[in-house]
Amino acid sequence: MATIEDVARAAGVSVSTVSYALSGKRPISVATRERIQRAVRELDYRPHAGARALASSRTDVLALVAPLRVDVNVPVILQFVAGVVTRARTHHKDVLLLTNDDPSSLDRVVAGSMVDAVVVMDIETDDPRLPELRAMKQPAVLIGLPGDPGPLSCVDLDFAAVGRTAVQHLLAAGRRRIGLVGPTPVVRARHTSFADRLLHGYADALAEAGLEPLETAAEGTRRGGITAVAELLERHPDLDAVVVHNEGALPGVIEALREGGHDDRALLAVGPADVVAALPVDCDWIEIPAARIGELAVDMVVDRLEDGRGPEVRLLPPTLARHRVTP
Amino acid sequence: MATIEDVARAAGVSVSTVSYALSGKRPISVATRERIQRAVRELDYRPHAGARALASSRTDVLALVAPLRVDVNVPVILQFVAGVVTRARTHHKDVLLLTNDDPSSLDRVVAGSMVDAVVVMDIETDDPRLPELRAMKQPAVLIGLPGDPGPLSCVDLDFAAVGRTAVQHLLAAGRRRIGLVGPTPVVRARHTSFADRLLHGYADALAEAGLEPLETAAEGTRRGGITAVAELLERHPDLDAVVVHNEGALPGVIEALREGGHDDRALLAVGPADVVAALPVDCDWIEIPAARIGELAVDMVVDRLEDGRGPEVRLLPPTLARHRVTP
DNA sequence: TTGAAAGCGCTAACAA
DNA sequence: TTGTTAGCGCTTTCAA
Repeated sequence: MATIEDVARAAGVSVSTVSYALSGKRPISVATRERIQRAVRELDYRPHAGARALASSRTDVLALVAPLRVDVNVPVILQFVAGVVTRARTHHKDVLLLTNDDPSSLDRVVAGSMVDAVVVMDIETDDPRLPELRAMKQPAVLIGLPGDPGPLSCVDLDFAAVGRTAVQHLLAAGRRRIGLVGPTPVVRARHTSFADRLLHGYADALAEAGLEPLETAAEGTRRGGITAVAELLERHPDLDAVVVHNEGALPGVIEALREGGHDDRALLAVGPADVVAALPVDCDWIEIPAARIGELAVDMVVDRLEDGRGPEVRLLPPTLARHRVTP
Repeated sequence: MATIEDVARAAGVSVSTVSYALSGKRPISVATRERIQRAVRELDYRPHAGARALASSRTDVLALVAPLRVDVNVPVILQFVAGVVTRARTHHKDVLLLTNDDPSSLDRVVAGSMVDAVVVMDIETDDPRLPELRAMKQPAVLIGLPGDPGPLSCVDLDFAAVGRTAVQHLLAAGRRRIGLVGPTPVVRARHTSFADRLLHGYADALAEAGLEPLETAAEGTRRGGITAVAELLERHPDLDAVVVHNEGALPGVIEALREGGHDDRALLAVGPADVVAALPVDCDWIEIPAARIGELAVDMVVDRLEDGRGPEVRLLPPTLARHRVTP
């Protein structure tokens, strides 16, 4: 492998000139820059990442702490990850993938200066990793919103607003007995941030209207959806609408509603675009822009890195639309 | 951050002694080892990854080149990835995630010595990345089997054997007109290695029995499955069995078969355990052990790294089982 | 069993 | 506009 010294020699300049020409951190005459670029090309020179990291204490690598669990909806995870990775590339950063099942990894990676910054997915309301994240020298962005973010940046869809918007929309449409089919029981039990927040928004909006919440969890399968609706109907036979925040359960919910004779205004789905687009019925819909949130997370963390900006919390406002089946 | 020098000072030894104590590459007296370990603990010392990489030309990082496409079945991808990441951790390696849509990444990462080895997913029969992979100094393992592996290690389920096994099983059960519902048209058109191989095995086995292949692609949706079966039936009204190698289309295929009055021996599903386990009917089943293949890939590449072993090709034999619905 | 010291390849302060 | 050079924090050879 060619080193910076090889390039310097070939171009007839000093190593520092090569370094500066490559980083653009000081002006270089056109002539020498071109000689250097030629040498780089001819020798197929690539800077040694370790050497650069050692000298500059920057690695141009982000850590992505992601759960590869099956209890959260898998395609959604992958959309977040895809958003993070593609956006990282536009900022000339690579992504080191850490899965949650090994808590010591983050420590090692962060303390060993392997990464410049950290993006953390699957945040719980009272997340056990928060102390560690706060103590790091590298900036972190959470995808989600813990109870107390402190000096950590956060970005997510405003799930409380999602819950409120959904209820208000259905109330305006004349529905009164509005159920909620939430994520799987495991996710609920973990107090995954988004589940908690949506539930609160939903319950608050109902309370304001003097109505009681009708909530249930569902496994992320067709059968889970059917069961959940059956359960809701049993407890509340006058159910006249349902908000579904569970991608996998949607098909089952739809079947159950149809069999129960409910119309296509009784369902309000919360989910990513592709999932909802595939639904076989018209319905109201609030998008979870997963890839976009992943991209934003990277933008935010890179901003902090480059502009030394402080932490911020960004909650994307939900938008409600109507999904129509394309025949 | 504490450095190795801080540790050496605190323990009253030289830096080399600390280094050797930590790597275990030369004998250290019990007494000094303990002093060093105490110092490490008290200072919370972590070696600087860049410095280590520079001095030793090892990074303990693997590159995982993975497509984050939606046209391949997403949960399956994530199972591969999970297998790779968890197994990497047991070998004390981290994983740098590269997505396919940026072909220059691999170059940069490999030439910049950011990784010790590379695992590549989503291999096509005549994959355009092969020349580059062959030219790297780092060992590579392909998950899949290109037409000409050369000096590259490969690991995958033996999809040709899957096709053959499926056909032979159905023939033995008295079926004669055996259809194949393959992956999405995009995947087929790319000549993704596994799709090609399964198709060949299937067609060969039929040819040996003097029968013709009845093949079609399907979108990975319920609707895709319904359409695919309809199409097969239209072209071959005497269809009496179908091999499905398309997770997303399975529910639709099942519906279509049931409506067509076919029994539960008419379907042979090829897919990962969790997908098949969720199917609402009994059927024959060949597993795609995605996580296991990911783990094997890492084992193989680590073997080459540590034992200097040469490349090898491992094709896992398929096993056929019966999936039964648990009521 | 331990230590001294020469790099590894780069960045950036300092000097010209 | 360019060059010299001192590190960055490790590993590993050579020497004791």
